[in-house]
Amino acid sequence: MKSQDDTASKKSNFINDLIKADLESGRFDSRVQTRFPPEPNGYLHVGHAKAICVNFNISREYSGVFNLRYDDTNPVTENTEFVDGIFEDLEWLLGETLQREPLHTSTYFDQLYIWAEKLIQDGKAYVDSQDGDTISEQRGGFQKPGTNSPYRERGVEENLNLFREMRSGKFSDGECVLRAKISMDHDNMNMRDPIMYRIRHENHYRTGDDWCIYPTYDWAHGQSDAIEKVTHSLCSLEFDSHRELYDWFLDQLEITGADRPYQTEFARLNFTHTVLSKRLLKHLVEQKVVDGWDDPRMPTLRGFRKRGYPARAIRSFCEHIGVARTNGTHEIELLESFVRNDLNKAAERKMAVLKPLLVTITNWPEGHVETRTAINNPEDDTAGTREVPFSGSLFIERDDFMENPEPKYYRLSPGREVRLRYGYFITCTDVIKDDQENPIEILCTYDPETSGGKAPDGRKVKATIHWVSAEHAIDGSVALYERLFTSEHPGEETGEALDDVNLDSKTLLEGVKLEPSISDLPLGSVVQFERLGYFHLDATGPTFFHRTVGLRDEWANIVKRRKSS
RNA sequence: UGGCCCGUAGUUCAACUGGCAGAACGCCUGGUUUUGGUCCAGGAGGUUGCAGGUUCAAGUCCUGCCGGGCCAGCCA
Repeated sequence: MKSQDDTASKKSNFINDLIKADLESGRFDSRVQTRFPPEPNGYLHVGHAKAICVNFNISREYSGVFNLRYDDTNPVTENTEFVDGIFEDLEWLLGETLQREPLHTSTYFDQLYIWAEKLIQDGKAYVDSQDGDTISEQRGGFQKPGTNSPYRERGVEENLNLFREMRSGKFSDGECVLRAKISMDHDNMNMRDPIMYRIRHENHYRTGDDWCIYPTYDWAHGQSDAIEKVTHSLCSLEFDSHRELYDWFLDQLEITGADRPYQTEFARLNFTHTVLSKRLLKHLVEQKVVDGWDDPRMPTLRGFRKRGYPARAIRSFCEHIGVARTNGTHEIELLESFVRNDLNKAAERKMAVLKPLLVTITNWPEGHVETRTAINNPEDDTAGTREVPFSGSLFIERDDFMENPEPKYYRLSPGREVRLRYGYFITCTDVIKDDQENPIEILCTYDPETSGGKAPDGRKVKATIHWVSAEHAIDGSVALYERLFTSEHPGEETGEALDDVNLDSKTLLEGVKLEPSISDLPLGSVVQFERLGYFHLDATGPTFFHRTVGLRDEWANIVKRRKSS
């Protein structure tokens, strides 16, 4: 999997091609500046991660500038909780502190207002005193041209006065708007006299009650880019049809040459078994399908963090997938493979038994305890070793014993010998069962010659299983997670994604048996429980782990294949 | 229905701008292994959406069709 790391950085893509061309032509005097412009009305998710990485990496690669800009033009939905959350998640993702202070579209409200007056003065904008429904009707349809507003031909002075009255608070919400005067029969609906300002008597989290009119996205965005000297304004594909308007505004303001940014769209990120729309994510939180925005099943950045995904793995993933204009859906397994790949090298190994089954070694000296040396990380020589207590009473994984073994199952079963990792070879001699015929205790003998797991006679054993000494084990809890949505493309059947919610996506395991060294683990650690997967120690409860992702599992594949054939 | 965008392995992307269609993930086989993990070697998988055209040569250029996406918020 080596190329998962190496190929990543310098992939060619159409945006890099554009930038190289701009550098060659000197279009921006050799400057490259990008930005990430989230609206602070929700938390960041993986889709945003791609946009962040694309913009950030470009600035890196061309020694340019990258800014975080809150696109805070709508006081109704935005608040500081999201502002702070976005900042925190962004720095976590990037793995570094932002070099520049975050910017805000609201900082430019004054300049935007001055420019709006200029447009009015130039006869390029007018105040429309109709209500929303009327304006909407007049916009026409896809093959039906719009009709002009009766207020479209108001004079400059009247427009100016009206606009100033709008600003001063004379009108109530919705009474009138400022519109760009372009064309009501344009093929591009966004060009049919788009709205520039609407009235909102609303407190803005930054500007307070300074304003009661707020600029729309279209009016604010390109101009904010220009004010900040952004060169490459990258956004997602659905803004394609807004580009014409973006350019139109810059034209009217005569922003040209090296000062004029241009918009380029690329495909946003989608995943199988996942929804990324703010509406749906919010629904999951509000209906308590999940335990908040940071639930480890959520595709939010804080959800991923809580689950134990390393930010570095998400970054590698984003670099790997590149940018294109093709809309598509990534397999969630690809992201998971990046997480495993990262954690395989970074995570220390521990032994933990999730579903304990008692093993008694009948020929073990009564009361005897040994200390075994275990390797912390076979992928990292510097990680060292640790001591693990071994005794005649152990827990093994319930799944590691099968009374009547299926073909190709080569873990423990009656009469069979396996290796206890770092311990001894043991052979199952007897099974003790409850009324329901469930094994509750396994009796084994051990071979004292196989200390450390090596047989001096060279005999081989098919399986090595993990274990925890019963009297030394510490108890903990583990949360196992499945996909939040059962279908690959949520809603593909019914059209409603929520119909495919997996209501059984979380399994809480109590009384999990952990090797003693886990009590020294700092909160926030992500470790590999050998043969099980990666787990994140979190403050959700005392000694509480979230399963980040399982290991690849050949046996599970065999079982699955057997079932489907 | 009008306009715009997009169709290359199962999936996501490459293919130096017209020159033998490649990679990653997934899948399969084998090797190594004290994790059924990792690692290593190999394999299957393609009529480049379809049909024409230009050319010695087309994934790449042209035309038409088909399929998917986006656009009719005082959201972004």
